[in-house]
Amino acid sequence: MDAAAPRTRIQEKNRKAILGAALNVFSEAGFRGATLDRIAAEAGLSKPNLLYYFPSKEAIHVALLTGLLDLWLDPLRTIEPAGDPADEIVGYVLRKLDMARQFPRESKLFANEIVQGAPRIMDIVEGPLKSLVDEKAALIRGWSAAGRIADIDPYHLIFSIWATTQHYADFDAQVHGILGPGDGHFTDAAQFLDHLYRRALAPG
Amino acid sequence: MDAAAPRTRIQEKNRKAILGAALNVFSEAGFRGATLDRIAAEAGLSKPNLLYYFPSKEAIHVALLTGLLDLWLDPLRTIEPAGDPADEIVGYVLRKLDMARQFPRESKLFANEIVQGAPRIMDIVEGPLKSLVDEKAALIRGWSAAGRIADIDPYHLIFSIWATTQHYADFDAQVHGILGPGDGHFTDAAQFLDHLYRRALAPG
Amino acid sequence: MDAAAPRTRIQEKNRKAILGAALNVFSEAGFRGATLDRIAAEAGLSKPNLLYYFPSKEAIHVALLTGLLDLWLDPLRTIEPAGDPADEIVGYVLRKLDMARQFPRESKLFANEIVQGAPRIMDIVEGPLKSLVDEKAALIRGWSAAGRIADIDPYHLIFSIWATTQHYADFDAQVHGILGPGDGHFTDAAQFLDHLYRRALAPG
Amino acid sequence: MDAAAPRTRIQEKNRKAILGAALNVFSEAGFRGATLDRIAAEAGLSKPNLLYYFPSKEAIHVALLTGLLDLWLDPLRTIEPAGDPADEIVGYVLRKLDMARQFPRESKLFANEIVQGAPRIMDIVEGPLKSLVDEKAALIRGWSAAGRIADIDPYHLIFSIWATTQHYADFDAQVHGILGPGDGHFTDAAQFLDHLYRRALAPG
DNA sequence: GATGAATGAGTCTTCATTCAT
DNA sequence: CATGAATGAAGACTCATTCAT
Repeated sequence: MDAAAPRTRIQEKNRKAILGAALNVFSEAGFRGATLDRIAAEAGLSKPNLLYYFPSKEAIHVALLTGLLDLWLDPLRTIEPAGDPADEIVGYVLRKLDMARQFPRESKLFANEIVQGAPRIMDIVEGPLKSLVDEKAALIRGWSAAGRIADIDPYHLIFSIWATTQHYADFDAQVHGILGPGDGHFTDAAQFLDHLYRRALAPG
Repeated sequence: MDAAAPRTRIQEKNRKAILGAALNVFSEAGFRGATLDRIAAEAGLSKPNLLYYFPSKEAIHVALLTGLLDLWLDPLRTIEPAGDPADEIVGYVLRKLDMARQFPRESKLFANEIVQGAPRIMDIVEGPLKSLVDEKAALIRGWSAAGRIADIDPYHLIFSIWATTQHYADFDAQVHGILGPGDGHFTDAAQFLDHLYRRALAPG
Repeated sequence: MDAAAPRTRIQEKNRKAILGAALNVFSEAGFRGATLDRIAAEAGLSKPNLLYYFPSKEAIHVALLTGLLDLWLDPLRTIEPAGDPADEIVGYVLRKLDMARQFPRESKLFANEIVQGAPRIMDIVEGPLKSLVDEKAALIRGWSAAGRIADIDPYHLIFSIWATTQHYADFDAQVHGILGPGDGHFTDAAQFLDHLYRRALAPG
Repeated sequence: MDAAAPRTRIQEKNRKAILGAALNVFSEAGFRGATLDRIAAEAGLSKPNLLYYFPSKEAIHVALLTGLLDLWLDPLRTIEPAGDPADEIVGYVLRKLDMARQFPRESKLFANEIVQGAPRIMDIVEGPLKSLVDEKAALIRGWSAAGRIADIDPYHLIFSIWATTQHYADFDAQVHGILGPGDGHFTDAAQFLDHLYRRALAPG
């Protein structure tokens, strides 16, 4: 049902093992720093067997990114015109923050790719991502115009939400270097961001 | 003996040429993606000559990061106990945003390093950076306690400032993919962030 | 047990499909350049199934060469002691030229093999082929001795016939590069070769 | 003075060693069958050092082919309008035959390339080679028209000369398989070809 | 100071062949 | 008969680093 439908059990199992291992390795080392050797080892396969399932290193990377795209965009999609504007937006912030806690590898995968110019997903950025952002920006702008939230730039609002939430996944090395280990700080972060955006959005 | 003690003019000139070239290459391609060949070519030196000035690729990278540290931390240092709290903090935000515009390569250099776990500068993060942040966090907490700004977590405030400002440098590929080319959006970003933090900091 | 003893219909059909595909691939890419993947794909079989019918890549190649040997040597066999010497030989030339037009892949297959030192068919060259050539050379020498054709070296005559006719198949890339596409030049070639050999053979 | 002028002694020496080794290997095994390992070993260099002098396997092959082009076309160039037509052409035949004896590897190198469709030198075939052949064909056609030689197709004459002479280099495995070892047969071949072309060219 | 030359250790990828079913 | 899965060996090419001058 996906791009290239895997048929047998073993294929599905191995494809998942590969993508799981690749997520570990790519998110940690970036595309260039990742090696098929490491991915194969983590997936419990031989390197040629890896290339039996995916034609190239790049194909694995692309399959990973496109496969995670929905997961990545879903929180934004859930902003509903029908809800209370501030609640909708703050809800989005908190869902996004929760994703940074639950899926830090996925976040880093995208971060790595985008920091280096998004060479392999620029078409996604300029296509589906831009469309979705445009749509939600229009919605938010409508709320602003209707006086239901403050008059703010919806694009930079969205950028700031991405930045502030993914920060805890992408730059966790720095966060932990300053705050110490563990992820108790996610609670404080949630409280802080709630405050930050509630205030920013309050009308008037 | 580190960045100190360059002897001749030509040595100093070449070290600067190398670090300049390395900034280009490392910020664009990351540590693994960068090659000494490219750095040497951009610096106008031969590869062995490069390694006459720096013992290894990693040494260049570390020299670059440590050499840029002051530039990187200066904006935070300028937060003064004597000033108006909100003005001090918002001023910091805008200075940081301005740095993202003027020094995007430097920002990406740190982003690349930290995304991948900061393997080469963890001691800086846990040392000088943490100290500075702790100091400023104490100052901000003091302002909160005195009722001069809202009661917020100073660490997450600082993280959010880093995130929202550096976002425009580190993830510029995405920003441009959505907003189009040019850097006119920095003006809008400044206005948005001014709003965001003024409101967040207002006492009460 | 070699080419003999195919049992079922389907076996025979698959063997033919494999040899047909192998002819395409080997003649175009040479032994080293050919891959079992390509042969299997062109034959409409899976790779392991291919190796069910032939034990190895080399076995396919050898089966192909030996299977085509008769086709390849038939024109020479048709030189008859009873006929008119010049007509017999020129007839051979034209039949050989016609084969170059009709069976260029077969010609290239042998050409590829022989250019690289005939590692897999040297026994055929030194055995059946040499015997046949010796026989026909003796015949031609007899004609020379009897004054029925000019006094020429029969071996080099045969070599020259092979060379001039197979040239249009083996080096067609060059022929087409100089004369342009199409195969209208076979008519001119026939006329030229008729002239060349008629004159060479004329007694006196 | 050639394509990429080598500067130092050692460069010139190593480039020559590489091209010499490559000539051996490529002419014997073809492009696909040749390995950098073998070329490096025969040149007395390490494989990476080989790639210090030439950027890729293909670059070595192309350098070889283009470097030998002049040697390859020179015999044809020496056909002079001023000379006796039959002498000029038969002289060309014998020079070409002599080259097949002296430079069999060079001949096989081109043969291998052209048999597989001339993928790397088609532009040479359709450019300089075609031009030269067109020029000489016009000259020969003029001699025919003037009645100084027989009325024959000059293009197919040239093809036949290439075919009959290069045959002794390109297909030497077969020639030796039939005639036995040694290269005494070149004398007989010369005599045969002299007869063949003298007769073919005689006017009337 | 500077560079041409050289290399060991990877790194991705191909491919004939084998295994298991 | 047939195929999905797996792999060992090789092959082209890269790159940080070292050597010699």
